[in-house]
Amino acid sequence: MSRQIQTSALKSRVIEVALAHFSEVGIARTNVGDILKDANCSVGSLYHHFGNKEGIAEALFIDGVNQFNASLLAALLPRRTASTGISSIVTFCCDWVTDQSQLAAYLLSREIKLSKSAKQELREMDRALSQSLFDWFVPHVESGTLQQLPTAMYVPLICGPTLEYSRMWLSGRSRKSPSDVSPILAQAAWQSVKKSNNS
Amino acid sequence: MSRQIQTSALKSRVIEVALAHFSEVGIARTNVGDILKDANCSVGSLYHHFGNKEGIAEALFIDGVNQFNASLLAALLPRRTASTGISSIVTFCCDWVTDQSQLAAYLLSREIKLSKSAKQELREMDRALSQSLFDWFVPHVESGTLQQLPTAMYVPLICGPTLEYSRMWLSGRSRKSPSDVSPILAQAAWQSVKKSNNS
DNA sequence: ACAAATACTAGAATTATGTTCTAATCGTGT
DNA sequence: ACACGATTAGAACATAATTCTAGTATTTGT
Repeated sequence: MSRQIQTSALKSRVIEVALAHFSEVGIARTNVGDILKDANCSVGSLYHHFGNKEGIAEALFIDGVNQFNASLLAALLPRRTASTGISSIVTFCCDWVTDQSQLAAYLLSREIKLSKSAKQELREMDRALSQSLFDWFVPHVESGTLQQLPTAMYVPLICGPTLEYSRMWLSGRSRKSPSDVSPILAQAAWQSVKKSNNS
Repeated sequence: MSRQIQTSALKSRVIEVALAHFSEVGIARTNVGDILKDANCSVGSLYHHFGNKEGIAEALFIDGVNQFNASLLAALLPRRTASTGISSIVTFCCDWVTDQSQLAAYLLSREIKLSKSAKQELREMDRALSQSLFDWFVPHVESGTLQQLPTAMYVPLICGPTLEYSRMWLSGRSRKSPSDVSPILAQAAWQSVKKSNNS
């Protein structure tokens, strides 16, 4: 087996194992020894690839965000109307959280203080995503279907309720999964960004 | 000085110092030695009062949530109409986050995996708050001013965008403070829960 | 094909730091 | 005044993260 794929297999094994441990007891209480054992990894390898425990947490975080962003765009970009687009964003978020609840809980709980470099990387990913979203939105704003708002407001308005509800569900404070209530959330998102005539 | 107030002074000193350190480098990277030093506290006292490092983090968290909840209710309960009430919730959240940004960042980043007992306590506080909110909402739903929705949906719909925007601002991803954009957020919140006739 | 450089693995040794433990001290109620 | 419980103190300890040195495989350049 080539070194490259052997190595990347090790890295994903570590990340996968780490997610399980982090989810169960939190980052602070999982010890790297357990990760080492469960991922069949030596101390040297782990520190070579990840630097330290936080490095594992960061890699997992960045990985997760990448996955999410890519899938989100794949769900949104094909939509041609404003209302189906908004709806697809909300529905996608709900389904993703419901489906990948462990990873979602990890990402949403941000149990981490990211390093300079990780922040940098995430900033860049965020910028790229924002740009793609922006490009999708512009025509609908120009055609008068969506309200004209400060750029930074669209994501919170559309996704805020969904993410907040997801947090509630993930922490056991509500019964129905996000997928179960996605129609309500999609409708609310639409109401808050569509162009309307009355107050 | 009586023991009681001497002790509670020590506890708040520790909590205050802890917030500063946690905010600067995160919980994982602050060492209790530094807190001890800055709060003029002995190892014995600290472990007597807080149990362990997580105990400090939890006390700070619970303290913050208590403060927030109490002030929120104080802002909401006097309002007599649905629209001013919704608006006061959003505006209050925005102002609180803008004003107490360090504490807000700590609460919103949930850099913690809470212990059983802390979860229990927060659950109870959450239940109490939800009940008060519910009591305020009921008349407005019954009078047909607000939409009839599953109980668990109101908070995410109203506060979700605000909290999400706050996270963005706190992590440096947007310029304008929540207070600066609170009118937009209040308007959107109103749109998403008010009873409307058209689609 | 060989050598040199590089990337990676290994695990023993070290260090850092969170936590425990024993003893002393201080209020408070009797 | 006495005794009891709550609190403080900090030295000693234990755990677990990380470093370090050495060794092994893989790729690259000649």
